[in-house]
Amino acid sequence: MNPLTVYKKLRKKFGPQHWWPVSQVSGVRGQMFEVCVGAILTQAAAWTNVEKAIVNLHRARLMDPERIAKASIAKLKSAIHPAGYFNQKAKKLKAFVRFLDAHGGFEKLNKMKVPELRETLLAVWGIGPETADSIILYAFLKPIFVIDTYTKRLLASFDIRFKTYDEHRLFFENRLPRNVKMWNEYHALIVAWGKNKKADSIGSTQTEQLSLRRVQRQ
DNA sequence: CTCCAGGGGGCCA
DNA sequence: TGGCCCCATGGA
Repeated sequence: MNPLTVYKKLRKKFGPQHWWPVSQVSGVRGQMFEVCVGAILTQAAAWTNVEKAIVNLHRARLMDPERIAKASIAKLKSAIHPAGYFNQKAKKLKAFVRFLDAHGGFEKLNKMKVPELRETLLAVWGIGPETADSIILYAFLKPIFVIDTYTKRLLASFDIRFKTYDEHRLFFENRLPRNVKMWNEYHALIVAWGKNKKADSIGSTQTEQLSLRRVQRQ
């Protein structure tokens, strides 16, 4: 299994994915923040629901670290309600803006190298490996390969299985050119592949193999 | 009706 | 560490 070859085939089949969609409202820092908010809200949630929550946050003037820090937990919950798990996610957003303030904001965090930034993010309550890596890749535009359940299924379709998140991540990072734009697009394409495969109607590893070969042929 | 999304924390052996 | 359970909405 050559990750670069699979990438090219996925790109040919599914085309540009346009991740990460952000509202063009408030400059680079605002966009970075919105990506972080989206990364937290999309945990085990459909992106269509996350979009509604993001619209609500803008309308409530809450798409801003200081506004979220000052907002009541009730107001925050009602804004993000459509994204689900709103009790947990309201706390997570509060924890994240507290973290941002404690670390001097995006400018200061941006000076960190990827390993330090990753450790720092993982220390925040509510941020696990995938959310941390999504923030590093899509908000900070630094090179890290995001792993999700679809990525594991993709590897599994080649009978490649690892125990830990980082083993999956390093499998790709060690076999691909260190290219942020490509890693950005690759993760989005894998999600597109996963959704397409599900639309085909699925389940077993065999079906997943057939589904991927179908992609490779085209 | 069931299933499950662009996960993560807590608990317990 | 590894396995479970919990969190919750909304589209298919």
